[in-house]
Amino acid sequence: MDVARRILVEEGAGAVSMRRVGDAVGITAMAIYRHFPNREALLRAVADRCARELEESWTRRLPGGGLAERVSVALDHFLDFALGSPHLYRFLISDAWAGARRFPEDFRDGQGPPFSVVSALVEEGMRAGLLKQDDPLETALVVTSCAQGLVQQYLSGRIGMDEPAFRALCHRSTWRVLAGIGA
Amino acid sequence: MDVARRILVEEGAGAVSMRRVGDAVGITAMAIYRHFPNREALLRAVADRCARELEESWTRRLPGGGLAERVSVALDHFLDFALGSPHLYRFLISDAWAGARRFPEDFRDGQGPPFSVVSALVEEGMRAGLLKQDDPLETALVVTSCAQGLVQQYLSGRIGMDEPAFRALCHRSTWRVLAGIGA
DNA sequence: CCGCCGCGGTATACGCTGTATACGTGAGTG
DNA sequence: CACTCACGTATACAGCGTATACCGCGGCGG
Repeated sequence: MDVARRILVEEGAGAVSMRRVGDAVGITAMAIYRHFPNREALLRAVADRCARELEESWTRRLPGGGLAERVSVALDHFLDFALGSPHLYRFLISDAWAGARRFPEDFRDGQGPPFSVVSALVEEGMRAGLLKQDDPLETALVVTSCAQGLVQQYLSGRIGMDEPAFRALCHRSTWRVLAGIGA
Repeated sequence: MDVARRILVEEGAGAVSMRRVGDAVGITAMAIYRHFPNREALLRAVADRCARELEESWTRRLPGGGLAERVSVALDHFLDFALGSPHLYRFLISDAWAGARRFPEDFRDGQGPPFSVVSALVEEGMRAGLLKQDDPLETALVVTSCAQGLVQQYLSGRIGMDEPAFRALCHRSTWRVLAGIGA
């Protein structure tokens, strides 16, 4: 439901009420139940579509260039999404969502951006000798978790920076993880 | 309000309704408004108290031993809280909460566990030559963000592991950050 | 002592929510 | 023509936060 999607993206899942969606499409709230068994299923359908679109847009144009630059661009893509559509990000990534992909089994075959992108980059880095030989999945998880943790804190208002400064912080932090903070 | 706190810890903030809290303490829902201006203030009061208690319990007994072991114990303390009281964790850490501490200004003076604990450990590690000389605050942020990102994913059901396995994963991941994943 | 006033509590009501139930209505089909 | 089924409406119910009006009691000034 495009209307539900618009409200979710603009105002968050909490703002998606059956009556409001119904009004916006010109039917009563109860008519929605002819198409979705309940509100949660409606939201899940929106989530599924958004996730698919996101997946497509993430895998469509993988950046070229050196490995470091591709990591940077992948991070920017992730930040574009997280900071550009924070409500959708929270709903897709941060909220519990039945049927969401799980680590590690659902990622073993390389599905699920942004994880698959990072995972591929990590494996490439290991082959190229830029990263230590290690479990590629868990190594990729460290990189993505750090970025997700930072975004979570930023979206919760715990990082007192404007967006450009926060983006720079994310790049510095990712770089620290890759380069290692140990002496 | 102890009752509100119990419900929040056991079932999450969404389960804390004015009527339910009132029933539990033997008054009507409206009587609560003699003590708190609205539901949000009630929840915030609960959050404040929990945060203070948590702070106290975190700074009370700092572990001894070598630096690596203290990092490990601090991580375990954090995981004890996050996995033992997931609803409270979400409410305190993950949800937007007006008046929450912000990075970096509210942490410059070392306030706010668990960050202050990690920050102190990081500074100590830099003095001891175990960590690269770097911005201590941002370095500590990398460590905490990674753990927070992992916990967020686990609590959202995105890590298909039982709790012991996940705790081990967190330790491995933290170790990877400290040791560096780069060659 | 009397009256008053404010504090804590109750009762009721309003608008909002998701959704169960009953009904209607038009298109397609035997 | 009648039946069915998909789609929509109308109504109702329980629950939510909370605004408003009322009420009893304890303390305090005149």
